[in-house]
Amino acid sequence: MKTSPIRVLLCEDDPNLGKLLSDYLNAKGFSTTWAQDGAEGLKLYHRETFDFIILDVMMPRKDGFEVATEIRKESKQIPILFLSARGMKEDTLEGFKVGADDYMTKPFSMEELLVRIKAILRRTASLPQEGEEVTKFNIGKFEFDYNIQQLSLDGNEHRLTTKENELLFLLVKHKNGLLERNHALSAIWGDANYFNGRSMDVYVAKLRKHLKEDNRLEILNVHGKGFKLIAPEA
Amino acid sequence: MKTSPIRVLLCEDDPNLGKLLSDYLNAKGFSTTWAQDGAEGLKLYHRETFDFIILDVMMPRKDGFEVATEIRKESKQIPILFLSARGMKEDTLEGFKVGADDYMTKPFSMEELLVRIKAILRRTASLPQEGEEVTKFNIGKFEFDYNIQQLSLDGNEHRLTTKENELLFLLVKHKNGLLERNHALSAIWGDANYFNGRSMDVYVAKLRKHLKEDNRLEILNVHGKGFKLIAPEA
DNA sequence: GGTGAGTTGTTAAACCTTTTTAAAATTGAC
DNA sequence: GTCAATTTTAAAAAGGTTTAACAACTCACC
Repeated sequence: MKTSPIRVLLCEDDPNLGKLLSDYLNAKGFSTTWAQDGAEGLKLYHRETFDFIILDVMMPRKDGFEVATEIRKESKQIPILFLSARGMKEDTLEGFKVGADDYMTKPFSMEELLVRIKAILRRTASLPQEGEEVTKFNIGKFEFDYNIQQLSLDGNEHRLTTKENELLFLLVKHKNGLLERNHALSAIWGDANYFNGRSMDVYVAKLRKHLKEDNRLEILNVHGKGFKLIAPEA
Repeated sequence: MKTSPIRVLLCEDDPNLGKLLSDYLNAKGFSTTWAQDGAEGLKLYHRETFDFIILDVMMPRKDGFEVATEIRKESKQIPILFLSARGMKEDTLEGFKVGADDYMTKPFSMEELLVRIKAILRRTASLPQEGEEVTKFNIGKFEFDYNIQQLSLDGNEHRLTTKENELLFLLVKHKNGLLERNHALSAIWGDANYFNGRSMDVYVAKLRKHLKEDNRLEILNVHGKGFKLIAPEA
């Protein structure tokens, strides 16, 4: 769960709209980086860490679909929202095909953009939710309560540290599926550098120790990609 | 990861559209329950278990926003998508305010509805992600579980590495038929260059070693074309 | 049938990633 | 400020993937 501002990469070649959107998002508490074409956007994506990507479809040098395709080769998890030109509604299906989370057709209101971004971030656990959310999970024989950072086995309660808790939460959210290294690193550590990676590995080891009471549970490594929590379906 | 069909609750008072949508979704592999007004929808929500909610905004007895508000009191997690009448775009913000995941304005194409549902389900991990289908196979005496990267023989479990797993998965998918070199290379390595080809050959050798416990099994080379996993039909 | 270019099989080493343990640094409660 | 808990850094060992080297094979051509 992030407390620091959400880092948005905005790729938009229209200078007016780009300025307008990035100012608006920054005013709403995001930290927006604005790229003026697809190639620049992709370069920024590789150089920095982001939590959300907004892509205009029509852009010089590389269009939004190409950029999304490249990004999706590296991360299936980072949210992508497309903005497309007026009357280009036909491209919607193409947008979702290359892995979009949402697709908006101009003209749109900035308020709508904002609520759509928030709706997606709510799903990816990058935004704190309002109200009491269901944060209890069954993991094999364990019960995991994210809110109170607790892992219980047969009424036997065990406190998790913050990092253990966050990491287990992400693993559980991706149960039996891949949790990408970089996704976890940017969600928990905020930055996917070498040392944070080592740190995360230490926490994976800690969690493995905690979970080994139930031998159906396993945190598998997917070489060069991330981790996979193997757990029987509830 | 679900194996059973996704259970959709569709609340739509227009009988034509309701029938059309529920037939379409069922044809696409969902299990759709259709409620003709908001109150009925809410009743069904409480009586049964669903994986996805589609709500028309304007409905008799209880409108979509009211239904969503009620549902969100109980679950912040179940995905909700709104359908709203033509020209009612202003209500979009209201929809997201009551906790929507998406909001579509009529007229919309059914294909777009489908891809939007899938985009949301991908995020909630209720849909198999690309590359992680739910899959267990019998290969001769072996049981191969792609999800957990495991090859078992008489209860004897053996973990496969990611690359072994991916390659065996492709071979099994083409059991007794040709798996083309270039297809496998681009699917697993992303690029069909010389070195990746050599790498794949190494993994073919590894898999041959793993599988040789059952001498009916064989990975044949088809010169210049690819490989063929020979296995008795289950 | 023989030759040679290209393809495949196999093993081992090199290279890079991950695992684990332990020590150092930092944080937070009192 | 002190102490205990947590997190990060470090480093060695283990594991996974690719590269390299060479042997064996296949196929087209003679």
